[in-house]
Amino acid sequence: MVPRVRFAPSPTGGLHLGGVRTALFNYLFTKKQGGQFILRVEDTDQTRYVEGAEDYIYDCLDWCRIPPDESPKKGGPYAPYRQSERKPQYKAFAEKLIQSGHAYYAFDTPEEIEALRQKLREEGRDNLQYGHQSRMRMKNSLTLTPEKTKHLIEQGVPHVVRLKVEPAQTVRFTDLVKGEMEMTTDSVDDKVLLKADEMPTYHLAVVVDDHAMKITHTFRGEEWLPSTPVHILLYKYFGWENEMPQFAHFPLILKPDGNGKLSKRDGERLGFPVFAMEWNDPKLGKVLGFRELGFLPEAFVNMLALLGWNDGSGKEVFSLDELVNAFDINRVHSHGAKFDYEKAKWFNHEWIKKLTAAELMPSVLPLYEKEKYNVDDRKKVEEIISLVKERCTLLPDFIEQSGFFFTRPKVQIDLISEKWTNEKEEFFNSIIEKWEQMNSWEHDLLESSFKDFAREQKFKTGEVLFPLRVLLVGGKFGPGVFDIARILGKEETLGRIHSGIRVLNDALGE
RNA sequence: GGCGCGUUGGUCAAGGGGUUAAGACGCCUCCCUUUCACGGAGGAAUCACGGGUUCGAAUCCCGUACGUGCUACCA
Repeated sequence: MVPRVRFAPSPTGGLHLGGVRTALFNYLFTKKQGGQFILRVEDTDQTRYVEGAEDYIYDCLDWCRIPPDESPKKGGPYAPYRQSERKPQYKAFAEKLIQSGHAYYAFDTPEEIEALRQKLREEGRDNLQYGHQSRMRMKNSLTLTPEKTKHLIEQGVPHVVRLKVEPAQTVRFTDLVKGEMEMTTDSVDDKVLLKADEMPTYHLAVVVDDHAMKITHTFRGEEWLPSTPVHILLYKYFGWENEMPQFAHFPLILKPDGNGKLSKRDGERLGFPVFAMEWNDPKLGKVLGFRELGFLPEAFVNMLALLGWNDGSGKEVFSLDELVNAFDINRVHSHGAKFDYEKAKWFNHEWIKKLTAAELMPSVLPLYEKEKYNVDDRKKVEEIISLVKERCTLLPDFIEQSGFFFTRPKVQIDLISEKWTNEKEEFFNSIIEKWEQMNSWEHDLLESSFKDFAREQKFKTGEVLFPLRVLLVGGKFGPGVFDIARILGKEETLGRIHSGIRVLNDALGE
């Protein structure tokens, strides 16, 4: 059977780490078996709908290279893919449940429910729920006469539909991640299925949709584990028991500093991104994402996949294809993991090293352009990228590590001024002359001429090589000095040495 | 409070009755490179605790502690 899985976020904001990982695990699972990856937008809470959130989801999946096969935008054979568009059906299904005696109308106002809780608290009950213990004391179609119920509905009195959960039933299922599960219905309340606005709650909607869309595997975060019995009951009451999907609940991604699952606000507090991409939140304001901070999608996806899963071999760097191939849902952990930003950066570093300069070009070029560097000579840009990439962890590091190739840097003369001597100045003046006369300009020649001359002048190589670096680069960093000189070209190299000496003399002259 | 899930180094983790308890990140020392980085060699865990079961337990069972999730007309 070819799997059909769905990623079902609600459009309430930017996608954060946990959401993207759920999407990724779904994708990896289904693609390994040649199945479909479906995006379903769960927009049943009209009060929480956020403009732009749906587009953000598409962009995010695209950036991660895990686009859905079916989605609200793309369509597909099981439309609609937006729950709000299925609204009439939910009501029909809710009514079906009422007819079969598995659900009922409830007219209680929020205030009345609060009063119930208060009463239960006073009675010392530990279960403060609207459920089998308390429903017969409330205002619903179980306690009201059919006539009265009908009347209230016709009058347009606001009401909801609640699932009538029978107590003392054992619900068993196999969770692909957690293993064999067994729970009783004693502690589950009479969940609202249909809200007063006739929109379904999550519980009704997932079941109806997963069934309608022929979803074979329902994967979601661990926070849904306790309500899975409700969903199973629903499948049973609808008579869909034999078409029930398999469940798996993924472990939570936890805050690095200890308590609770990672939330959208933690990024700012702890200094790392939680969103995949920039998100302009109505409440939080503009928040940068992994993408804007200079993460490659390859690294982001790789890092996410290893948060709660590994293939057991110790291998950590995986391409998307490799992940698809290696992924095994049985190896997904059943416990949460604290997010480690340092490790996330390590993955990015690994990917920058792993990709070729040509592959990196599309990511780096825009950064150079933003700095107004002259990037006309693409061959040269590629060379620069390949020369500095191993010292770049995040994409913006390329500016810091290679900016001196494009603009003449301000030389940190204090690095060399202390040991600067007349002999050294003479040495560099002679080097300028020597190199001036060379008719070819390549690495080995530059190196040998420099080192030979240093030896001639009784310098240890380092005594003059280090100053040369600082003169060309501006500071003590960067790739091999002669590679730098080579790429800089004769004119610029000699110019930098020349002006460097002058600056040095000016500084020491006083 | 009730119910569920979990617990191997600071973090991510392998390992599922007999191992010197892998590996990675981060940290520290050294080597290489007369820069930084890369690369290389090292350093740091009695597997939450207490009881069992067993010749033998990180591995199985029970309890405790701790963590975490759910307990909304939010998902």
